[in-house]
Amino acid sequence: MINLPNPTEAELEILQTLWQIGPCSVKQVHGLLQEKREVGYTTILKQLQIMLEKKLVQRDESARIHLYQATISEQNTKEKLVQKFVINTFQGSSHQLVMQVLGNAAASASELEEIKKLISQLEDQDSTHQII
Amino acid sequence: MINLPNPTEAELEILQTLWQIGPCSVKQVHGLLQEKREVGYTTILKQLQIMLEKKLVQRDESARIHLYQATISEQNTKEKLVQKFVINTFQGSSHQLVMQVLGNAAASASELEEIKKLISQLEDQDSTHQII
DNA sequence: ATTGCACTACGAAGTTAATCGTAGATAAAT
DNA sequence: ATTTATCTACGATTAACTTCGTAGTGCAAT
Repeated sequence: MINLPNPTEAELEILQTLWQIGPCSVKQVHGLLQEKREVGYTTILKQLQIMLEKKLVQRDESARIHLYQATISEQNTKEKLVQKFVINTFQGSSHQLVMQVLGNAAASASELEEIKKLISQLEDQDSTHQII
Repeated sequence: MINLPNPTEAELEILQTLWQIGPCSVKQVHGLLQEKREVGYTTILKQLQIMLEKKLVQRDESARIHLYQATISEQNTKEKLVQKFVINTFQGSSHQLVMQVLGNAAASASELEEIKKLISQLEDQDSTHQII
């Protein structure tokens, strides 16, 4: 359980595609990102090499075309990113963040329903485990 | 309605104190931040000067001791930061972010209550304005 | 008036991120 | 076997952030 530093923006962008499609070549990653924005092939290659050093990804070198895959989980990574963001921007108050987001983004009715369900679940937990 | 670039981490830290206590001197800002972490006086001074250039703050130079205040609003700034964060981390799905946060942070009962109220309000709006 | 203090201005250094070009190596195609 | 295409490796560059030291300026206190 070693704690890796948070990925940067460019790294996160690459991780997202790795999470999405699993182990893949530089070419594949570049192909997908290229659809979103103009970016050089070697830029992605270099990033992946750096990420390898940082142990954000691992690679299979058995073939000439190396295959990369994420070593950190999507869930865990996002948790940490959210945590840091909440601290920086909302002084640690995740509740404030939620209020801000809900008030802002016009969530669809079904999304709101989903959130309500989750809240109910959480409330049930509270009444049993009673954290506070 | 000019669009300023998002503040950096260090800048945001300073903005938070400006939002909190209003127009104040370098010394005051430094004093507050110093309580949280070790930081040099001229570091804060320089930051404020840079932020002045970037128009993130304005200052009153009428007295020898300059008084700085934020030119951008807390609400608006945080909205933009959240927006960017959601795009980078959750591919634009603020709903995903909320689910993540709620599932993660053990929100207190009263906080959940507050969130539920907000959701009810939003649902009422939906049924009247009907955005979707 | 001189000294000392508090404040501002400015420059410079250290870091990290992000990007890409060039070169070298390996395989494929002719 | 040459040539061509495809990959990887590596270095270099650029820009942004963050930090702080030094110097200068003006006010205040003796």
